[in-house]
Amino acid sequence: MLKPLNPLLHSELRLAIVSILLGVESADFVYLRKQTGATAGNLSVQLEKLNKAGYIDVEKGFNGKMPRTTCSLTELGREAFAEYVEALREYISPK
Amino acid sequence: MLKPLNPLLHSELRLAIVSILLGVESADFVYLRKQTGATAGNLSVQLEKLNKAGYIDVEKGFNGKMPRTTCSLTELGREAFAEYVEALREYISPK
DNA sequence: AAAATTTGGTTTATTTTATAAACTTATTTA
DNA sequence: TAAATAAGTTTATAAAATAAACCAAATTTT
Repeated sequence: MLKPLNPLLHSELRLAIVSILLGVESADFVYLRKQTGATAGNLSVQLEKLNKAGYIDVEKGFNGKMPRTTCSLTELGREAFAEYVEALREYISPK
Repeated sequence: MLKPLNPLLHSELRLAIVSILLGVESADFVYLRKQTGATAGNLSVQLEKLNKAGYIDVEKGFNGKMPRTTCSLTELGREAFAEYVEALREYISPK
């Protein structure tokens, strides 16, 4: 039987976020917004979900007086992603 | 930039259905239900969506006097799946 | 042979999710 | 100094997934 797909990762935007974070030390809100093309609202919501799940760290600081949100993948997030990909392969690899 | 993921295929159950159909000539409702573990209602709804999109053919006939729904992947469905997988690889392949 | 249960579904309702729209606070720019 | 832009958050809406309820026919149980 096919393995279930972690619903937190099986979402286009959240998957994109994690995928991007996988390749960098950290990325800020603006960068993620540009790379994903998401609206600010949607990005904000999805970052919060990933953060609540412990998949990413979110640091809210300031660049002068402008807010600056920096995100990075946690070890848990990295593991969850690896498992998700493994499960997904069962769906997409030719049998 | 990451390619968008076909929302019709980016759904756990619909992806499972297509994945299963990819490996067989055809499969009936009962078989799909067992393989996916989905409820009948959910399966019914998702099959209809895939059918409306032209991704699968659905034949409703009888096995003796019991209803029998047989599904098979169309060429369009096969192509859509291939494109979906290609897009997905950008998200899950290490850069 | 009724009554109850199972089979193979569909339809409708509910919950969850994703997305968009509106808003806030601060910063430039004209 | 008014208008536009930046960086977000919060709230509202639309869309999706899922579950619950239902139906008709067949099978099994009593």
